[in-house]
Amino acid sequence: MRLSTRGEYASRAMLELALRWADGPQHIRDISAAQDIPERFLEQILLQLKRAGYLRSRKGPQGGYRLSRPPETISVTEVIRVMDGPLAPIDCVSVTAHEVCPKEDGCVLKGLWKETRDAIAAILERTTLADLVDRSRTIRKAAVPRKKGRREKL
Amino acid sequence: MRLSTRGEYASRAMLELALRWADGPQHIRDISAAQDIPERFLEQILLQLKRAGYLRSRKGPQGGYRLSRPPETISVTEVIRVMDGPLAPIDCVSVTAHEVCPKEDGCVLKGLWKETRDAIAAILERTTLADLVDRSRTIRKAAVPRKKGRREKL
DNA sequence: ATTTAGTCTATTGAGCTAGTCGACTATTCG
DNA sequence: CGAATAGTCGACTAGCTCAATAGACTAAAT
Repeated sequence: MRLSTRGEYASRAMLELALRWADGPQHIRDISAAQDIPERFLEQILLQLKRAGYLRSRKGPQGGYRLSRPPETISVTEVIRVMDGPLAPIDCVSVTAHEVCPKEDGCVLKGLWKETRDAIAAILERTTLADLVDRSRTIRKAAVPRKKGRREKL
Repeated sequence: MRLSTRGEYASRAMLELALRWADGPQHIRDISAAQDIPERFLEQILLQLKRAGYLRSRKGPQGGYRLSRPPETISVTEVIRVMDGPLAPIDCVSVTAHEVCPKEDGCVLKGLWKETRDAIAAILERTTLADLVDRSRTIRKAAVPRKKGRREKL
């Protein structure tokens, strides 16, 4: 029941881009350094996210990557689905990769996997990059006076 | 976010053994046929479950495998953990395979993975093989009169 | 004691995943 | 222009897991 490394790296990279959303395009190198991700590997991941429409890029000096939509509109589910495909633990309960179940009696387990899938999806779908940014800011300013009434999630 | 084939086969095999709990040891061949699992592969899986203490085996004619504890006392989590190791999506939030998180700011994601892990664990820990057997019986007798007041889960 | 029917152990190959490399292309700036 | 910068692309490698195979071993029945 594992998230792939690609999925984890992609989430971290997208979070980094969300944190710097206001600062324009970010270089692969900087994202790589900030989130401790192998640079050439990150390259592939960002490219894949770009092809899926979540990132825009610009070449040359002052180039880099940026989110193609505001952080409020991108959920963690979407990111993971791009990298890892369907997030169901098993194909027969996937909403994106259905497959007919040949066994009938084995399918009492199907109900269980479906429950699991729904529980995961519920959490990851309602969490956007903007939520993560909020939480991140809240954590960093932990011991400081207080700020506003953020963090409605968690 | 995927369950391995081993994990799925193991769950199916354990369910099969729970269904036939009252009938004594079951041959690998029969479990394999009933659940449509490659026989030689299943052999390895059952062996692994045996070494972990969930199964007992008996050789020779009238031999086979049986659960070493009653179905009520074995949760699906346990089975999956034997096959796939920790069920956390990522190591830093695993209860069985802790790992210190080198990044501090990346760890806003840690909270999210932890939420996910807990949601999965909550479902799979409270579901025992006996629960699955109950559900399975309920499904098979679907259109038949009625039986008793089972199935408190789901 | 022999046959039968099963478990156990080691090995192998195919396919996938993480990570690397080098050549290419677009953009900026001197 | 042309050199430097930074993203793009395709191919490649190492290591792991899934799945399957083969052969040795062991207990029970007769």
